[in-house]
Amino acid sequence: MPNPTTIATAPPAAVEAALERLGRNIRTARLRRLLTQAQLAERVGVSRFVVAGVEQGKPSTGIAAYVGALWALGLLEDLLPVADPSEDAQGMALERARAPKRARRAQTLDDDF
Amino acid sequence: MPNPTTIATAPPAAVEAALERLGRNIRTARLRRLLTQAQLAERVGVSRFVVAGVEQGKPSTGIAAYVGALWALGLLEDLLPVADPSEDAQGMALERARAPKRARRAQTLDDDF
DNA sequence: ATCAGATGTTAACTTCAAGCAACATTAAGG
DNA sequence: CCTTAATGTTGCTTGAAGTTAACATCTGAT
Repeated sequence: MPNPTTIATAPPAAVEAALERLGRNIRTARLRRLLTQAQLAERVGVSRFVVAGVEQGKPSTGIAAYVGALWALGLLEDLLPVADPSEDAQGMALERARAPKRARRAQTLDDDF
Repeated sequence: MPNPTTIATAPPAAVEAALERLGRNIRTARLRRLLTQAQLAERVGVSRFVVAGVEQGKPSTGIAAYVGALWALGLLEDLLPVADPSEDAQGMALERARAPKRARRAQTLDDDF
């Protein structure tokens, strides 16, 4: 991240908190499964330092490491409801209360319910 | 990522699919809110290319960009249940059926329910 | 059909993340 | 205790992520 003015260096408090929580959750799940950081790292395909970073909620770590960890722990399905369009009450409300406006509705029509 | 043997370059199919889905969901949420990639990028504090990457589910993009996007869209709470220890049935079962073994139970006892 | 704006694409450049290795620290078990 | 293993820490190196900019393409509206 070239420009030091980035979200990864100083995220909003809410984002930071969410990442820390996610990291702790992943750590707990790993410990329950009696895996070491190194073992989990091997399954994920990264070094143990990356797993350590994930468990600390390091913001600049690639999302693949996080999702990979969830996958290796059998928790990938937890990701499905995240930002799920059919659960986005706020977004659906906006959509209803509007005549089709701008912003390229587009190409891959991806309202997959 | 120095060593080209990484999860970010060629993730397992399941991981890749999960990321693509997450990206599409974020895109849908953005469009419903009538935001352009550039506008969302500004809120998140990254360039529009990073947002584009997020919407494509690019594995190597930092997790902060993903979580930052969720935050900017008011969808951060969707992240709370992910890997939540109190929902990890598999992990809890393992925990129950075991005498305390190895793997450093540890320091910050983080069974926060 | 035309126009303006949004998004995709490419390229060059800069900076940091991830790999690796060695050592320190902590904790679990006997 | 004392040993062994897991995790934290540090420094170095290198490759990739992110930035900017210019251009191409597609979209929606007039």
